[in-house]
Amino acid sequence: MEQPITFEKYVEIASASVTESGGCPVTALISMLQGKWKSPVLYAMSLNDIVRFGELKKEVPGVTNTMLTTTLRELEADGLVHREQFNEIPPHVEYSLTEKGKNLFPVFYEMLKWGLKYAE
Amino acid sequence: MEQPITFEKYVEIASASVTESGGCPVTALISMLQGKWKSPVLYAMSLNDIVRFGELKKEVPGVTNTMLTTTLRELEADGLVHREQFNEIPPHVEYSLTEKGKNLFPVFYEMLKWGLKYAE
DNA sequence: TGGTATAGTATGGTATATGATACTAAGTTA
DNA sequence: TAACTTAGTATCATATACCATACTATACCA
Repeated sequence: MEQPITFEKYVEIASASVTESGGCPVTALISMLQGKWKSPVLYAMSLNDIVRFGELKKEVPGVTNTMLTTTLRELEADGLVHREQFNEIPPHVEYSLTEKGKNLFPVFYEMLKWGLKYAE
Repeated sequence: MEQPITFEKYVEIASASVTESGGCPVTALISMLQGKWKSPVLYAMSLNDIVRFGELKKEVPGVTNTMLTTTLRELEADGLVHREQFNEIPPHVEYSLTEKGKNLFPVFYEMLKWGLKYAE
């Protein structure tokens, strides 16, 4: 049975991981989520296994071509998203979450629980 | 006994919470963590119960007066940090994490686990 | 001939984030 | 008298993030 971790224990583990690896893994993840459209795009992608550019543009309200492209490129560079290009006419592209990306969902789930608890 | 939540179940709960409240709680939390110094400052604050401005400036390498002030003000506005001012000479200020702020640690712990798993 | 479809890129602008440096008050200590 | 202390603020400069709009290629379909 899994015991809930204490605050003190977390700080202990976190401190150790920082001093060992040099960079903080938590900060690294948070920096992957920086940007206005990261969260909406990841959310839209979690709703479908495979998504195409045009579909994402519809499902993420307000995003421009430029920002959607930038966001997807960054997510791809961080290994959270996979991009597959089909050179037909008209050409199209299929986006999907990688395992690394899908495994963020326990993080998001903790965020969701926290958010529901402290929503005003 | 707590069962680990599945990806599909998470998406179901997340979708429901978005449509009910209008805004996504996960996005709201992520936006509280936007900014270069949020994570380092929160980390430094988690190491001590009470921290003073000058102490934070030492423990967060590279931060300027301006950015530290801005970051602390935003964290305070989001209810994650408490600020208490003492009007002595010289005046000083004590910063601490609120309950809301301390309860982020399960989120950070999930981030830490993910980060350690996918660190390159 | 002209419209449709796809996944963007190019360009130029505004807005926000971040940074560097100097400066403040007012009592205490050297 | 001058330096020290604290927690910032003020000012200006730079850098990054974000936005709006127009444009591309190429085959297919009407």
